[in-house]
Amino acid sequence: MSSVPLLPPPDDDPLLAGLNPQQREAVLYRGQSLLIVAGAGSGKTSVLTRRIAGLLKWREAWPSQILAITFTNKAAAEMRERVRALVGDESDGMWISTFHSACVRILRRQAEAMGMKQSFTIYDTADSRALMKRIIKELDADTIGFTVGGALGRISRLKNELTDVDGFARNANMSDPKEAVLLEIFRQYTAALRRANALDFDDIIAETVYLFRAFPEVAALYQRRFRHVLVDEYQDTNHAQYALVRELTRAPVAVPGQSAFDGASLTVVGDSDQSIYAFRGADIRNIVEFERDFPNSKVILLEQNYRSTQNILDAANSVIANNFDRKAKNLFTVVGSGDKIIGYTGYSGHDEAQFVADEIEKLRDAGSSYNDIAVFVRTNSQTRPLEEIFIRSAIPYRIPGGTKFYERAEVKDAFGYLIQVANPDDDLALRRIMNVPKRGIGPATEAAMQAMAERQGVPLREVLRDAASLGLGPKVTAAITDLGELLDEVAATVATAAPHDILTALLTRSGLHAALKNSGDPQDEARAENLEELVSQAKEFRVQNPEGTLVDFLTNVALFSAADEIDDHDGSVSIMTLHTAKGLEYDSVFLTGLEEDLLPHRMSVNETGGIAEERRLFYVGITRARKRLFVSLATSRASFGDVAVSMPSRYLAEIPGELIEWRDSGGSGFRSGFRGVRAAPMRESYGQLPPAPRQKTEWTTPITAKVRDNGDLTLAVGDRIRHTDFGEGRVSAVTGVGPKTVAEVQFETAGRKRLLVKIAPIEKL
DNA sequence: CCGATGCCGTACATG
DNA sequence: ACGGCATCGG
Repeated sequence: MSSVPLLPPPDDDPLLAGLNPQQREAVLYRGQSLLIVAGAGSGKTSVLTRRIAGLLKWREAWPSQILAITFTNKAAAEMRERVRALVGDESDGMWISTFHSACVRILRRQAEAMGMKQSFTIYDTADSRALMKRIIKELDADTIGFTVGGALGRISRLKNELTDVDGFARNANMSDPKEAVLLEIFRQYTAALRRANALDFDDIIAETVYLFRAFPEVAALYQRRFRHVLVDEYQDTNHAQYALVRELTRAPVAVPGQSAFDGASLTVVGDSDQSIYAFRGADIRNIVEFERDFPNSKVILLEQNYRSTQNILDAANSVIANNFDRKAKNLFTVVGSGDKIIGYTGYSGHDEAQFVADEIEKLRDAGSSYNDIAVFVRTNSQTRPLEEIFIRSAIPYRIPGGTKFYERAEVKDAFGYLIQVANPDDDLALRRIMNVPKRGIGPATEAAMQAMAERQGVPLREVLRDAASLGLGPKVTAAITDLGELLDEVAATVATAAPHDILTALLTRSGLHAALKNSGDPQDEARAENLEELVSQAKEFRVQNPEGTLVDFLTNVALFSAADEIDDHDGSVSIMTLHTAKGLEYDSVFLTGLEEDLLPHRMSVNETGGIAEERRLFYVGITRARKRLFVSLATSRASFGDVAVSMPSRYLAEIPGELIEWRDSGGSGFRSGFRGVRAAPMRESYGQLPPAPRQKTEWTTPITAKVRDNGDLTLAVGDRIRHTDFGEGRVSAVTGVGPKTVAEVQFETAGRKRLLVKIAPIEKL
């Protein structure tokens, strides 16, 4: 493939329409390696899609020669659609996916070469933890200070650095007993995964690199195939991902009699100011040293911002300027200064949440859609007060990544069955379901089975087929045999049956669904519904992927991420962590919990580079906003059951004061510190003080934790009510039906509020 | 083997 | 505050 376009695109080619000179160059540049430094909101997705579309449209590449790596599955799907919109069916056959999805695809194809079966299981964090727990217990490693999380963290870092067990054995300091034990833990963990025909998340990348290095002819298949490799969010790649990119873009080994291939062209897009994944091994040097790593590379800087107002950009610029070891970059826009940033200091997380809810309602009244509003938090625990207030205020919301649907016990149980059908070597999955639903196989029985499996060197599943040899009672023997038969019979259908049919068969025949359905416990009823929901999801998967096998379904679920859950059109406000927010944008953004110990997080302040990394997180949050930015904090916050005083985040003081309009005490957020608790006047709309004077403790958590139920309370326009926080008011409108009935109430002191009648802490007067 | 009780760690971010 | 899980009694 020539490095010059075969047919130079005409200047008026619609693919180039509306691009600024730098963007245009980023679309058209042809060479071995290109770094696009894309500031926040600089139109990089547009550039990336047009670059790919150009390669196709101008006949420089076939779709199958393109590999584009995005940060999320959702971003991949969107990029695919956008390229398709530009060039149509010509785009079929491209690989656009995340690192993990691309690697799993390669590994399943090449499973034999790497000594695994095609049906390998992908362990999620909980699976890895369960396995590690057994190993640490077995080795008594907890007595010398090993924890499950600690050991997994060490191993994860080793894998991200492409250090395998042998490599670690060579380099570890064996005179240190802890290192020696860690080696043994690493060895056993690796062996257990192998035996189970399973990989953890880190293995997915590392094993692909090992595969390519061990089998140059396998690597060459992909090196010849992919002529253009593009990587988005390059600042958040770790060493293993970097090595993978190097392998993919290396010139393939020459094959006698065949023409030689150059290495593929590489385009990376990123912004070191948005690097926020150091904790999982992301190495900012990958992007900072790109020019050194890839000689003769071209660097194009995109600084014009098409997303935010100048006020928002000014705030972002002045915050990030405090990170000293960065290349100067200044975002600018031509849209004008826009609204000021709104600041609010609340008394508690609930007070802060009430501010957010009230502002959201104002935005809504002014014509905003809930979809265009997002609330960002640093930690997942911050979502709780927001949820409580949103429910009470009848604000529809979603928490991408917060549902944890796939982490529910009953859902994991269902997956235990599915995995055992797909991958009988996976002992962990079998142990999970051995006695679920209860079938009389207790720990003692399980230990006997485990011992037999180990004696014979077979997977636990084999023992199910020969239960009689265990010499146990007739009842338990029959239970074991039945389970084995169930799994074997369903497994026999796996080649032809759709995932949802396999799932239904397992749920029905195991009695798992019926056990929950018939238990009489309302919580079990909800669990049964979750299983039904899972069946629906499996059906939906089959609709989206008519050829999708059970293994495909399991892969899909394993690699499903928080950001993939975001639905831009479902009419709800999104509450998410700052990490999940990366790459997204909203008209209105609420940055909450801007407090010391939260942002920067207390765990980060002692880490090298921690303060700078947290500042980037703040920067990412600010730059998500298009038109309106709200920053808020609370002077006290509940954690672990009690309440702690909190101080404003140091980063707030890095925003020029004139850009922020504080809605509370009138001072800056920085000065309003915890002195402000007493100094601030109790504003009618946000202060939680009800009409009568109250004790100090009562303004911290005015919300009843348990959900109220007003039953069939009905309200009509004109009714007078009393609310525990807002006082007395008059109903001005009623909308919605049944449990979703919403009353709009004009309170005497607290202003107008929308309340979900069923659960609001109100009484009719 | 199963359910009840009480204690302990949890919660920094994620594929 | 809450759930997971270890320990105990039935």
